[in-house]
Amino acid sequence: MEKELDKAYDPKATEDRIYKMWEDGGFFKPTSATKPYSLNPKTYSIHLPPPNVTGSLHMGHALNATISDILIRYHRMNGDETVWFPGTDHAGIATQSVVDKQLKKEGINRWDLGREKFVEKVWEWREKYGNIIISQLKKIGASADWSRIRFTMDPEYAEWVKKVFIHYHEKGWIYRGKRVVSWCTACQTSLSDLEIEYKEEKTKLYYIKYPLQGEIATSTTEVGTRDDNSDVIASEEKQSYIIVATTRPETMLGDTAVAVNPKDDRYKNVVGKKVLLPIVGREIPIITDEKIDLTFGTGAVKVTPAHDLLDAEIGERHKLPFIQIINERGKMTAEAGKDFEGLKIAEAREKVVTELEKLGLIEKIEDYTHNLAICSRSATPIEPLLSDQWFLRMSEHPQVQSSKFKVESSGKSLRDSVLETIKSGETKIIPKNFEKVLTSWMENVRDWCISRQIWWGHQLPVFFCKKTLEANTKSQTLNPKQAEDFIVAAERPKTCPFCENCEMEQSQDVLDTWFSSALWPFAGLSEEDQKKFYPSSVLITARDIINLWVGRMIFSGLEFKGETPFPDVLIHATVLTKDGKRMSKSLGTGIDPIGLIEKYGADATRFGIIWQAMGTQDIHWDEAAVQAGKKFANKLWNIARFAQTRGADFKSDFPKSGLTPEDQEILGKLADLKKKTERGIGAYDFGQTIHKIYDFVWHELADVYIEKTKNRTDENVKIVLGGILADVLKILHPFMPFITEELYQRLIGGGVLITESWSGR
RNA sequence: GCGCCCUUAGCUCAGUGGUAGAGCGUUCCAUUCACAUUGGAAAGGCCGCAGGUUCGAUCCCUGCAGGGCGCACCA
Repeated sequence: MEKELDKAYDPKATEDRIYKMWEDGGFFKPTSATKPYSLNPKTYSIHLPPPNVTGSLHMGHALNATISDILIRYHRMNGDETVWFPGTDHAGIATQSVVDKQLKKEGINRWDLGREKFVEKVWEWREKYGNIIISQLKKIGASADWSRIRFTMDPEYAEWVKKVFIHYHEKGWIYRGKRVVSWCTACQTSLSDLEIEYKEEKTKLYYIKYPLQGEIATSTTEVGTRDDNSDVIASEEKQSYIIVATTRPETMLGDTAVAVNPKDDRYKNVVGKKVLLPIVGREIPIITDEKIDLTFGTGAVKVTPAHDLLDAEIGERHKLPFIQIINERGKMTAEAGKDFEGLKIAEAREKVVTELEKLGLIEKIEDYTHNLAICSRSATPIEPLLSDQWFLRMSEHPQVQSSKFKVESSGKSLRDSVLETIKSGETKIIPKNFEKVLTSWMENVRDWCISRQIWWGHQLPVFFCKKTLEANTKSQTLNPKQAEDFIVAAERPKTCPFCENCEMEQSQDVLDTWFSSALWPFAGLSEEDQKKFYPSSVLITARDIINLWVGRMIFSGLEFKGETPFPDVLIHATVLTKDGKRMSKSLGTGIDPIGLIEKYGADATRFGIIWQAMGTQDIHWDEAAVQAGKKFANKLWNIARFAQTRGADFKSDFPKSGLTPEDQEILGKLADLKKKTERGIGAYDFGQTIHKIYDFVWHELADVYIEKTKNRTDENVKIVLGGILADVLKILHPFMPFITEELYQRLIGGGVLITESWSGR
């Protein structure tokens, strides 16, 4: 402790040693043997947004972790019973595709392996690589309680997932249905709306003539002579046509209607008539639907209920047949016709166009740019597909049946429970303008498709009668009555309640990853922790998962714990490149926080991140801020070195008399800094706060006070200088924990800074 | 189409109803001093544009332009 400080601060010689000291000392746990807490401690807790097991630390994590760690350390020092719950997410599709890729390198695919072996491989992969990000979070100084680490597929966590599924099912909020869902042909699974991204694509818009059938076909004069419809209804010789525009001509093989807007005068005469679907030779009706946009294309739309989400809606409304012409792997089915069966979508498109051209039924082809829906994981175009899926009701008020799982239910729909907790202010989103992101999504929310046809994840706690399944497979179509031959249960039933002599088969589907992530604020926590630390104090996250995750945690918390999971949701900035571009590994625009830590130290990296984190503004990343952090660390170090050589007194109370004007001035400014820091942390204004601390330390303490008092040797200056420095270490500790702890150990000692009282002396 | 955010020094960003601020960069000066990872100083701004409110607007209001983002559409 009396050993003189080196000339410069060396983070490499300090950080790992200090971190180990904290961890070995058990200081990350909510209570510490070295620190008696007050009789009625407040609790303070944060749940780490569980990173994917595929992940490694990026700037977003670094920002999130730094903010969380500041709050955690600040509250811990203030004597609150504080805990930061860490963990990782199994991240269904993301992890599965990583392992898929690895297997591909070995020349095998997951179907070669079979489900059981494949899942084993994923577990192996997770054991090996799944905690990289955890060790990286430690590097940055995250003081999370690693003894409480969870994984979204831990056994206790899985129990919660099952309980929740069963509970919703018993309430009648989970249902199974054959629906058109967004399907990824590469991942071979359904996706939710939120897993879809859009990419601009240049394509063609094909105008196809569908021959009108019946009487109208001959009354060309009436239809054809009107100016306003001459370009949408064509007549040649004795045949009239209705013209539809499409970017996907191959789907015409599955058309079961043509739809126009009921207000569209151009088609008044043909509504209710039929057209003959070219190539296929099927007669399909011309119907009206409000959802059709009069201004797009010709105003007439081909309706393919089995392969388009809007068309499916129209199809259901008008009770049209659903003809599936594309299968799960993106190939044409037998229903598409002999000539097309087995073709890829692109091949089928080409062939359909060629055929139509031969028949003279292509009116024109235009260049067209639109947003193509792609899978956010594989970037494969989304194929809307008819398939059996499980849904969680979001907005309706179904009758509540008795639930074996005893919870006080609000009786509100999941959607309404979120809207109300936001509206009442029980759950605050900070900054407030992000509330609208959540509420406007919720207001229009559709039922959540929670089933995925992948292998890595929580299998649905659903068991089918094997005999029924076999019968269904044979008949190809699902008999709705037979579809009910399943039960929802936590364990496989001993006897099948339907046929009484089969071993029931568990559903092959797994749950959407977010179904389990939604339970993060309580699932997998011990009973005691749930009692003590639910709700947590604040959720800290990025805005891109407000709907994907935050909203779902809120309704899960309200439904299962009867209370919002967190009164505050802090939406932090997104870290962009200096030019405001998205940071991305593939574009080479990413910044590696671990690289920064190695180059400048963890404290400097934290400083640099927080220095730039002002309000809601996205961060245009500037490494200069980290360099400033390194210089600042060194400045602090040298202030300490100066204090040490001048025999500063770090422990005595500030003298009440005999203070010079400059003593009084600096002490006044210190008191002001404490107040502002408390206020700043309370208001989540971290950037502002670190700027103020920086200004005080560098420009008030070093440049002014130390320069002015250099020649003084009285006792007061030793006490004032030492006391100010001791306080600065405390004030700064949540932001720059390593250097402050090191200086505390070297100069003051008698404890650990991490649990020192922040404000008292 | 609907909604949200941004526009201030060369760059990245704070800020306030009444002489405009920081970090980095630039220029000049200093240097056996706790720190060259330093100290002192300087240059550099119609605070996006146009109206309005006001004694007074960079700040409040309206409109416009440019940039970013979210949602919807995308036949």
